[in-house]
Amino acid sequence: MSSMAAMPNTHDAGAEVSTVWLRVFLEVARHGSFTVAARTLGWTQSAVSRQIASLEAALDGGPLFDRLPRGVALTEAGRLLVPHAETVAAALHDARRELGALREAAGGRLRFGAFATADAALVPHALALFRARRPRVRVTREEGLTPALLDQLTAGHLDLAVVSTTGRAPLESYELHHLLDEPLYVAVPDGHPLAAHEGPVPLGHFADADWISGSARPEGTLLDAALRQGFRPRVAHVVGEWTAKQGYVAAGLGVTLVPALAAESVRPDITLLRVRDEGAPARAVYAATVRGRSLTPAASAFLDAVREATAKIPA
Amino acid sequence: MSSMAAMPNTHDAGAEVSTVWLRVFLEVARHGSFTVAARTLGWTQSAVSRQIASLEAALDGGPLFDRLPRGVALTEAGRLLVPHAETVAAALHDARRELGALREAAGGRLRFGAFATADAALVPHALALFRARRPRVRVTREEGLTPALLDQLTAGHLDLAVVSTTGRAPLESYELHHLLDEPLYVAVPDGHPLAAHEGPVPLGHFADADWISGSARPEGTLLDAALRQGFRPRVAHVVGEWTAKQGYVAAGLGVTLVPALAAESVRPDITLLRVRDEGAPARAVYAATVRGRSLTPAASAFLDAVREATAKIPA
DNA sequence: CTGCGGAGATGCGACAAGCGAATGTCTAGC
DNA sequence: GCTAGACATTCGCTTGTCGCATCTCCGCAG
Repeated sequence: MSSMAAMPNTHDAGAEVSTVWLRVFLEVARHGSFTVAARTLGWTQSAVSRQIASLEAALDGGPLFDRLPRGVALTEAGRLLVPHAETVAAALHDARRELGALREAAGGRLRFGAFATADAALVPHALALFRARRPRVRVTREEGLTPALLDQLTAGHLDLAVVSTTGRAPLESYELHHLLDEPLYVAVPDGHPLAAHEGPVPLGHFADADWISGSARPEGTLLDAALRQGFRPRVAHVVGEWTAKQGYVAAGLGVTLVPALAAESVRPDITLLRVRDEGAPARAVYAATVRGRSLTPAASAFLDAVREATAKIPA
Repeated sequence: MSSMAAMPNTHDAGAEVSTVWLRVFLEVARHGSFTVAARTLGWTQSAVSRQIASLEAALDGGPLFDRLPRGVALTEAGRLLVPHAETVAAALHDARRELGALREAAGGRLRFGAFATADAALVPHALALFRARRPRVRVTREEGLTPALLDQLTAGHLDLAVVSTTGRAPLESYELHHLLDEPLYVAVPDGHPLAAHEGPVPLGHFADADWISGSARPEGTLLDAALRQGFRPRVAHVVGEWTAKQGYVAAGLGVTLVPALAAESVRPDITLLRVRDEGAPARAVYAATVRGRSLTPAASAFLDAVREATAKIPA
């Protein structure tokens, strides 16, 4: 019993107002009766009585209703409160509605991107899983190289991107969910001198080969691995399309690098030689999202699907 | 264990939203931190954390904030909610402000009316009591006959009216707080034949007298009492002002009725003769308010003052 | 004038919400 | 790796609010 008297909250003018009280207030004002309002709201009359009493005490503006023998009637203060209570109710209703619409739009939508070879097996499997679980989600897919996909992520045009890294430091502003480290293969035509090579072959063996690549410069592509092995590959033909690349290789015009994800889908007259990992790992594949930005439910579900699909793919 | 399973409120999308949660939400949004917002609001961090969690659960629109290592940041849903939360806060603030203003205006104001002779002693006494207790209340006074005062009450221009009834049935729509039943006196000049009459004199003794009255017709005035005694008084002079009336009487031009409330303030050369109550009571004085309309605090205090003043007046 | 019925107020017991304090988890920075 | 900062979680307790039953007040009908 010390001096901490804490001032009992008798007649506290700053008391908080419950939205429940306001809803009840409006209902009572509409019907002019506590009892009817109580029935409408599914409560008892005593509850409504105390709700209004609480509201009157909290607002400290005197009675809001005159208690009459046949019901109640708004006082001047009550009439003054009505429009504000309606404003509050409308604001809450609008907020709920708009949040629902947002949830519908964001939760019912998945925008993801992936680099080309991920589309060979990983993405289709993941997408099949995802569609089975979230059939109503509208999915949009974008194809592109890793840097472009990350830009799209930052710009908010994508929810998630399946990206690869050739060993460079991943950017700090992304959340990278590691999926797998994929080994590389060199695709050579049947009959190539090294076609019968046993076990992983060092990439340096192809330092003098003609290369088929999607880009004239190796930087930023799979051929970056060649640079790390100490030689600059000679790009004999720039071919973007994977099927076309295979054609060039099969015709003996050169060799090309094939990531593991695409290894399953090579034509039979081509031999894949596993590249020996020397030093840096071949290539890591991630599902990237923006760090600190919450995932939509759809993106979260797709991330799960991608992980499960990854587990099904032979590493 | 019947079918009334009542669906436990897990994940109830229709849950109510507390205004406290919204206030906390805005504070967190402003500062970008639960901890800072908690300090600002005088709560603990854990409280704020649960407030936001409750709000997110109630709105069911996903997280409102992304939890980052250095604080929090609004999500899309959170950004969407901000203006609505501000609308609610503003509406509540406005309501409080306007109610305060109303309270200030209504609580600091007293509008009352009284009939003329009540101003002789009753109203001044009551007003003195009231002003001593509520010195800051602005008082406006209106003078008028009972019917006019009642009309002003109904129209909302008066908070309270001191009215009299000559025996007619009081209207149902007013709350009549009985103050006193006042006897009537007949004012006669010194030397009048009946001036020395012992005890109450029947009004019929003045059936042939010349009357001084405020109105040519007796209906609705004090002279209504004469009608109830079975004679129609001859109004010789129509004089409204009380002082002037006394002059007329002193000059021997006629007699006039004086209600008890004005009995104290007659000039010395006039004699008052108590009228004998025969049948209906002379006149009742009430403080009238509108039935079913709540009294302002000032009106309530003034009503008390009038009652106390009544007790001090000799009946 | 005396019950009767309808309307709001209130006491009571029970349950749920919400608080503070202490503790756990995660991340960044040294 | 350790410390510091920030949010989440658990625990015990206070406070608020419900339903139920009851009370009071008022108008109405017999």
